[in-house]
Amino acid sequence: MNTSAPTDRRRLPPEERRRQIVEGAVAFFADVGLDGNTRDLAKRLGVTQSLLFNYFAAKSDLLEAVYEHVYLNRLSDDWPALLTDSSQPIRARVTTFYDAYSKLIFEYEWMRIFMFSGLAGAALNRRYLDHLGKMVLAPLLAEMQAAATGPDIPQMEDLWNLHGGIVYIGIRQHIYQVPCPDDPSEAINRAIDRFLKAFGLD
Amino acid sequence: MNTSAPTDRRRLPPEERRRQIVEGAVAFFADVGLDGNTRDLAKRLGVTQSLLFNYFAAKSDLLEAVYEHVYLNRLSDDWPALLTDSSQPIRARVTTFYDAYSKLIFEYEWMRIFMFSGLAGAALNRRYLDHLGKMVLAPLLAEMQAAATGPDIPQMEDLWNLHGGIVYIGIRQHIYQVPCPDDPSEAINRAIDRFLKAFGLD
DNA sequence: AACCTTATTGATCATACGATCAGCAAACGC
DNA sequence: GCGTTTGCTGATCGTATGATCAATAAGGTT
Repeated sequence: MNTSAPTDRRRLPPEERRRQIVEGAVAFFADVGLDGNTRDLAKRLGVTQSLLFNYFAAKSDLLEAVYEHVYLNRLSDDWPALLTDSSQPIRARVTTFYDAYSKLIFEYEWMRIFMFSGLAGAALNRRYLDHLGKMVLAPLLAEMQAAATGPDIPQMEDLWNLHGGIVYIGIRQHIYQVPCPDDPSEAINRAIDRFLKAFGLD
Repeated sequence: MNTSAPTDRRRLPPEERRRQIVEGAVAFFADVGLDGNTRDLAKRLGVTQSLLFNYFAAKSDLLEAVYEHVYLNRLSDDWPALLTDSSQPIRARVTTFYDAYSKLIFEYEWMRIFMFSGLAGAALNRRYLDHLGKMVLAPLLAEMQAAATGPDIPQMEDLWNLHGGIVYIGIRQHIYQVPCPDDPSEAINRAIDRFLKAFGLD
């Protein structure tokens, strides 16, 4: 039987406490939304509400840290290279990418905080999607257009459609919380196959 | 020059006032989210905050009315019949459906309130998607499976993928507010074509 | 024009929430 | 064991918000 207090021991080193608060805040705000209140968050962390303001001057600063923690390293710099690596067939590149990408974003906290901040009008989301379009979808589009053999040539909007159909799995799972496949990779691969087939890229 | 007060005239018939409040509330909550406060809403309507509580006992009742106003008649009962109407080729049925459906849902207020209530965990969203799956996608799937000529047969998850890719256009437009095609019907039709082609349904 | 009904208002209450700060006590050095 | 540092708490402030209610005045009836 575990008799010790399970989570917190008082008087942590500032760095560690700060990390604990940010991680707890990510989980908390992902659950209840970005205007969840600081008292409930403190209760969940097992600390007093005033402690939060010892580490963050204002709630908005805490939210900044939450954004940073969630957005950081979500877009790998390796992906443009992966997607234009002509030593691999296009199908392998796309499936490899979406296999990795979906593992990164099909995550409760990311999905929900991204959606909450999007609804709040955060510029971060627009920058993220702009970056995704330029760094991932645009190179992929160029590869596909060069390799297309069918009468029809893929357009940028077609790639957004492929992307959206995949992302929508995560939305169903974490936003609407309706029944979803446990492992989405089969559905993703089938979607990619249909896409490539339509442009003679298989 | 218009000198009269632009929006409201005092002492409206209750029915009319109620309608005005609900419609204003739909627009307001779509903008700022479901925990927008009643004072701002009242200001926007040009009435006092206390008036709102004359028509709705609590804010939650007003939100109920907002849900009802937004969700009502969003799913037409005609669609199952349209999608199984064997006098039309499948392609025509699907494009007709998504043409009509996208016009209904690619709307600022619907998109955002659906997303806000989904994030809030509202059962309404799950019921809506369940209903959509059973009344629209399931019949469509049966039609497609019966007509499929290719080696591969469409699965339910494939249809959710088609659906999600289309819906994602509206999410980009109204949630993330990134640049989108003015008229999404071309992108939608191309997505449908790719889908049908993959299963030899074209 | 006087009257009556009731839609609407302004003042107000209780609570919730972000933020502040003086004081306590846990860890560490001596 | 004692003192110093500082991570942490409890009490508190000002404001925001949902909700209430007596008082007011708009609009129809006579």
